[in-house]
Amino acid sequence: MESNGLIYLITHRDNLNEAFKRVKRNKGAAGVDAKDIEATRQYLKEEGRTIIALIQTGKYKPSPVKRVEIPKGDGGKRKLGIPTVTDRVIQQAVVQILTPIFEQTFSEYSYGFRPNRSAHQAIEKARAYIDEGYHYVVDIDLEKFFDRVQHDKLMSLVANVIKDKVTLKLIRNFLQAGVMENGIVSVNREGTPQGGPLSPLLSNIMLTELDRELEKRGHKFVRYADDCNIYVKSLKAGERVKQGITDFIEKKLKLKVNEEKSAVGKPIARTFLGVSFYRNRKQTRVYVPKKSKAKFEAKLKRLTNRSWSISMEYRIHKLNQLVQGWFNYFKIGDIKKYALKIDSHIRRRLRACRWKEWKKPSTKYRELKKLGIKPNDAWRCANTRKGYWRMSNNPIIDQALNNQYWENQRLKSITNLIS
DNA sequence: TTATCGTAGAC
RNA sequence: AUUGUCUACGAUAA
Repeated sequence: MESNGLIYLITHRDNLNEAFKRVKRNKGAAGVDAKDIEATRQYLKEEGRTIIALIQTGKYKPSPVKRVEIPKGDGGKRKLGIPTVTDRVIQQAVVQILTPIFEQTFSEYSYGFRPNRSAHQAIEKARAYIDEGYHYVVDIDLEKFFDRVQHDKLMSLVANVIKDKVTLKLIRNFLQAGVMENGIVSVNREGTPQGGPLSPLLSNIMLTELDRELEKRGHKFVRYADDCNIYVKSLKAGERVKQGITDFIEKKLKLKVNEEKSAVGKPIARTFLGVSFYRNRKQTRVYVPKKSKAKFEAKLKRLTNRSWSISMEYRIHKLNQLVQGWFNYFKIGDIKKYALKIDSHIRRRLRACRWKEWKKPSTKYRELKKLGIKPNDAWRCANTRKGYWRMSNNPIIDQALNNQYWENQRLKSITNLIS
């Protein structure tokens, strides 16, 4: 491909449309220009051609990102950098073109932020390593990885693969867009914004360097984003590997290892992607640690809480989804027994709810009719005991509830608009 | 094939 | 109250 072809692929109509659709689907908030997705659609209709021309000549300057802090699970805060909707679309367009190119250069042991790869596969790989006799794990965690990426180092890695100067310039401009905090724009010499569609790809480009080094040294490892686990046969080997890799990361990649979160130990003592491992006589198995279970049970409580002001049917619908989603994620683990326990637990709670709300079929009948269910169906449903708390719903009712839900959402957005 | 919803992991 | 991105999976509707 000739060296200037790439930017035209990126700014191609179809690619940009595809990118816009993706950004819209995520329903994200506005950036510093306060333009939401609808407003941006208008804006792009009018200014699109100019912007494309600016991009193609390497003169496009992205807006700074909006600083938002969200609480993390462990009490800390996560600093997000939210680009303008326009910039998210452009970044998305870049990602769509660059991903297939860089995919070919990535390591087979890297699982985070990549198409057709999931946390499950990473967990399964780790489990296999332990099964093979690597009974110790070196867990390496990078400190504020996204905030510390060195621009020059990163750009040189990108330039190894991408030869198009204009595209390189565009990426660099995104890295240097700056941050808007309390109305003041500050420049950033390092880091890539958490919240930009481009950031995950850049993180993988950066850390592929680490993958290559680990492969070169012949280590058994799995990497998910900045969470890197190396499996070894003894504690002593683990300590040695940890030291060696820490040196490599800090000297060659110019990144910092988080000493507090990194450690060498038995897999059972550590959690990886929300699960832990233990060995029985024959094999290594995956289990769900208490912390994840507690999180799930908290959600369960919230949904079965009597003070929730939503209809019973809808509540069941939600519960069904919760259980299904959760079970699905942890089906790789040894949680069958736990799932069964949960199931009976839910049924018990739902039965308790039922008596409070719909003791009489006639009440339920009225309720169902209000949802727009045909009298015949409503009557049948109101009179079947099972229908009250069954985990999978009657499709007719499901549909009606769905409609009601959307009607509620619509009303809510209107009232938000007025007040 | 395209939308809507949900769960989980990561930053 | 405010709240971004990536990925995988599941359910539903045309």
